[in-house]
Amino acid sequence: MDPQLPQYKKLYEDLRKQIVDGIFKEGDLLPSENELCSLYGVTRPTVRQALSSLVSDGFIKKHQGKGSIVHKLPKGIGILSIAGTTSALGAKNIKSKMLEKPSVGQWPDPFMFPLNDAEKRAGCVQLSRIRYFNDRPIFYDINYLPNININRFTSRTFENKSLFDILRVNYGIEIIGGEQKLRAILSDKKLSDYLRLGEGMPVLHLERHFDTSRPGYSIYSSIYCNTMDQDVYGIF
Amino acid sequence: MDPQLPQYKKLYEDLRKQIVDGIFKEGDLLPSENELCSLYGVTRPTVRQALSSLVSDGFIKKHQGKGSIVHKLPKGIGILSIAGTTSALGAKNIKSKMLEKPSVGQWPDPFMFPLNDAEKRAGCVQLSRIRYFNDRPIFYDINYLPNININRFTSRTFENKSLFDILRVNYGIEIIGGEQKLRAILSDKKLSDYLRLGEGMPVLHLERHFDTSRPGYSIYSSIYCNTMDQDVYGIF
DNA sequence: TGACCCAACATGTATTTACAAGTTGAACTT
DNA sequence: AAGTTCAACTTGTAAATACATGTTGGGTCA
Repeated sequence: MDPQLPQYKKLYEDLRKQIVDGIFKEGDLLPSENELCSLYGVTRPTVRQALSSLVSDGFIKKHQGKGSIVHKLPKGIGILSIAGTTSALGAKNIKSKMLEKPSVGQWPDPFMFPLNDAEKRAGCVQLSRIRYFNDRPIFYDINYLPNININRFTSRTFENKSLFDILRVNYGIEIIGGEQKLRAILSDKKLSDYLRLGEGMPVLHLERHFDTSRPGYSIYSSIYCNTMDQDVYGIF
Repeated sequence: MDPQLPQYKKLYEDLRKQIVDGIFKEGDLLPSENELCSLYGVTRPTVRQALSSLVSDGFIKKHQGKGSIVHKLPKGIGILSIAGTTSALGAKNIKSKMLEKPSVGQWPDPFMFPLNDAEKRAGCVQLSRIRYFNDRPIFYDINYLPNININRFTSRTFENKSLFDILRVNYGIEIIGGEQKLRAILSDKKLSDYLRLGEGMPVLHLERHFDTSRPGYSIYSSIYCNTMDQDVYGIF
């Protein structure tokens, strides 16, 4: 990929891939930190930086005196962490359908998070879609992007593509963190229609605020999740 | 407290306290890493280790070239992170009531997480309680502790005390991480009674598995949360 | 006055070195 | 043979250093 990627990130991606691909299985011991140093030609702090990311993403656990043990891959939907929804279940089981053509408009008022003046002035692009796992609708989400330097965005197509991937590839915008609010709600008519649920069924509602690598540029999502068949999973 | 606490943890606790106490306010710039080095007589890697914990706990954000900016204190209930529920709202607004005397018994079957043989053999101590914020019931939780080397546990009293604090002070057990599953459910008769909700209202259900500093010793919680008035908050 | 440049300072990445502390298993002692 | 000790290996903590990269504001030059 990018040859300018920091070494610890390359090591992180490499080890993560080997875990996801099953080369390292649940319960396996990773090579020791010193072995990884030799294998990848880096020093121990660099290795530890990569391993600590794997820990916080839930891929391994470290035990002093023993080593780094591969954690079981999460069974549920890992939406609570930054990695997004595709990491756990595998992108191949996911399909998404846009509900309407993305369009520029005003922010809803009131909005779920406070907006600064620049964001308010610019207005926002709004994208709503339904995401399916194994052909069952699990997510209905509405995404709000400030209309700042994202020309030709509305004309792009998002079917079965990751919004974050498009932002990263086409605009160099990376998600670096965020905050979220959770609550349980009852499905109304629209929700029960979109998620193929009865009315008055329990739905998990997430409101998320993403920070990006572009200073001052934030992305917002309101996500409704059917948790009847599939839990939402996270580590801490 | 403990004079053997690692330096980076002392610095973390010190800065965290200053943020919670309002000495550093939202939007303030923390002293730069080099200034903190001088102030606390440690080196930059140590300072950075402390700051990175503050970042992952959502207290600050770092900006290359600018500094570390104090984040707003979360408004909702910060149960998604390890810090627990008391950090955001302040312990003074929280009361808890035990529902029955803790007692030793068998694990429920099926159980929300897989148990190993030692845990199954030992049986478990079960504690259920309701937690109130501003005299309104928000949480109903059931906690399961393996009955291994926790003598005289059932006779202690937990009213208005943190379970984790008791474990730490009396048994030297610290929570070091864990995993959780989330879903939205409808309140049944018991839940609506405990949480003062109507039946068929939406409730957030968390199932949590805590790892502790005692090897092989895990704690489990099933938490039902009324999110009608108060969101659950998290960062990522 | 306005645009540009750049020095000063912030955090990010990386190396090297050292010692502390937990775990394991083999060798030794009884 | 069983229990103990200890050496070797693991991760944890910490220091000192160097350079890269992003931000800011003041000074310079047109």
